[in-house]
Order: sequence, then C-alpha cells, then structure tokens
Amino acid sequence: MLHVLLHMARHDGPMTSEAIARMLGTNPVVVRRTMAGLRDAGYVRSEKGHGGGWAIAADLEAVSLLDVHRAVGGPRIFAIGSEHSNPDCAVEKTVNAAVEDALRDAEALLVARLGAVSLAELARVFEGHCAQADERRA
Amino acid sequence: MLHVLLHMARHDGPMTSEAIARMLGTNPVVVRRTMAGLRDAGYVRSEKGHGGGWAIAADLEAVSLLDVHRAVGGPRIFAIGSEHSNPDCAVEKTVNAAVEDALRDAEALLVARLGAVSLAELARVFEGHCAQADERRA
DNA sequence: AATCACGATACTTATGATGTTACATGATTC
DNA sequence: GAATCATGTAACATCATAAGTATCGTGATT
Repeated sequence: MLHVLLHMARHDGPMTSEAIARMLGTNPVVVRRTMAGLRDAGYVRSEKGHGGGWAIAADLEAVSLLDVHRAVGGPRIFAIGSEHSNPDCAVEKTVNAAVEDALRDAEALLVARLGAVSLAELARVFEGHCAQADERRA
Repeated sequence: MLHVLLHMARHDGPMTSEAIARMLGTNPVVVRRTMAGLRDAGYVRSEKGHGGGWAIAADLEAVSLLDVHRAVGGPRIFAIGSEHSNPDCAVEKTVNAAVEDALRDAEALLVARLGAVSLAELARVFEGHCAQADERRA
C-alpha cells in the first residue's frame, strides 16, 4: 500500500482499482478493500464514474508510515504474544510479564521509528535515487 | 512452552506429554511436536517407557528466552514485512528500505532483551513472588 | 508378557487471508 | 436519458497454515 501511495503521489489524475491491482499483481476488489481503510482515515479519496479512481487526499508531510499501517489494518505488529494468559497460574503470570515487557519496548521503538517517517520524506528519498541514477546515465 | 519449562524446573521427575497437554489445554501429540524443538536443542530430554516423560536437560542459567523462542519454532517475530519485494520497481525498493530499516532495529532490540533473560532468572523472579505472597499470608 | 510413554505419520478440522463473481449506485459522456 | 465507467458491498470459493486427532511402531519399566 505504501508502494501504491508513492506511485499515486507521482501520478496526476486518479488511478483506478484495476490499474493498481495490475501493479500489485492482485485483484481490484482486494485493492478496494484495503484502500477503504486509507479512505476512512482521509489519506486518499475515491471518485466514481468516468475518470474516477483513487487520489491522494492529504498532506503527505502529515502522514507517517505508522499512520498508514494503522489505517490499512494491523494493530498487530508482532507474530508472537501471550494468547491464553490464564490468570490462575502464577508461573504463567511471571513468564508473561517478562515477555510482554520486552515486547512492549520493542514495539515502542518500532512505533517511534515508523511514526517519524512521513510519506513526503519517503517520496523525497525516492526522487533522490532517481537523480543519482540520472547522473550516472549522463 | 516457557510456562511448561518453568513448571518442569519446579517438578522433580519427568512430566508426561499428557500431563503437559492437560496443563496447557491441548493435546499430547501437539506437545510432543513443539517439545521436539527443545529436545533437539538439548534443553530438555525425553524418556520412554514406564516413569518416562520430559525433564530439563540443560543449565537454566545458560538458556535465554530467545533460545527457547528459536528452538520452539519461530524465527518469525514480526507480523509485518515486505513479502513480494519486486526488485524491478524503484518505488518499492525505497519503501522496503525504509520499513526494513525500522524493522531491523526493533528486532535487534527485542532479540537483545529476550537474549538477556535466562530461564533461571525467570525462575528466581517467580520464587520471589511466592516469597512475597507467603509473607503477606503470615 | 503387559503396560507405559514417546516418535512418527497421515488425516482431519478450523481459521484467516486472498481471490472471485455478481450486483447496486453514483458520475461522466454522448 | 441511455450507455459507460468506476467504486461499494456482499456472498462465495480457494489456499495456506496451524491445531487437533487417530493410529501404529518402538523402547523401557514392571
């Protein structure tokens, strides 16, 4: 989805679900499903009818990678975690406390890192890469 | 599994797969499947026949939570990550670099934290909790 | 010899993510 | 205003993975 957003930023005029789906090697309906989150968050806008499609609707400076991640679906960052958490067992409580403590710290770091990068910054990094490539070609 | 290991540490004599399964609300075969990793890593030992079962086979000081995690199966820590990683698309490469950078740092922190805690420490923490509880009762 | 417990395999659910089809609705074009 | 285009939504199919289950073999104890 980040991929799509950056492409949209470099593309004037809306992009259709079908075009995006081709780009991602997937299906227009799947695209609409996942883009719905971004639309509800106000990051993109969708227009129906002729010449319709998806377009950026927010200031890219104000949208971080973390924002996109949250809008697109997953508060679930880690593949591990204490699922049952039987509070009857004192051993289990000890274990969970230790694991969750480390997990919380790592998540905080990741959230900070993702929250610190805006889409606009990413776009600038990309433009920089292009400029370097052009230079090499010249 | 951490739960099981600490229980085993406080239990003299081997525990059967069935007893462990009851403890975890699961199935003996599932227990054997996941314990196989711990056995291959040398953290536990399994004995067949009458009076057999599972027992600790290593110094708990030398086994970290990270060791257990790795032995038990998952090198997969994060629920997110760049899966297709189409190297043809320059936009995608930019995005992946940014995300994976943050991901790598968070994973490093988590690995460091989990690697710093040994099962023995955890057992001591647990004993401490028990002592406190006894004190309150007295 | 009987019993107990693990080891291993194969098979069956259960779950979630993804893909697919179909139809309704709104917007544009002619 | 009819045709067309594109999204919105619902319902269903498919796929992959994890978990549960059944069964048999093997070694160890009694």
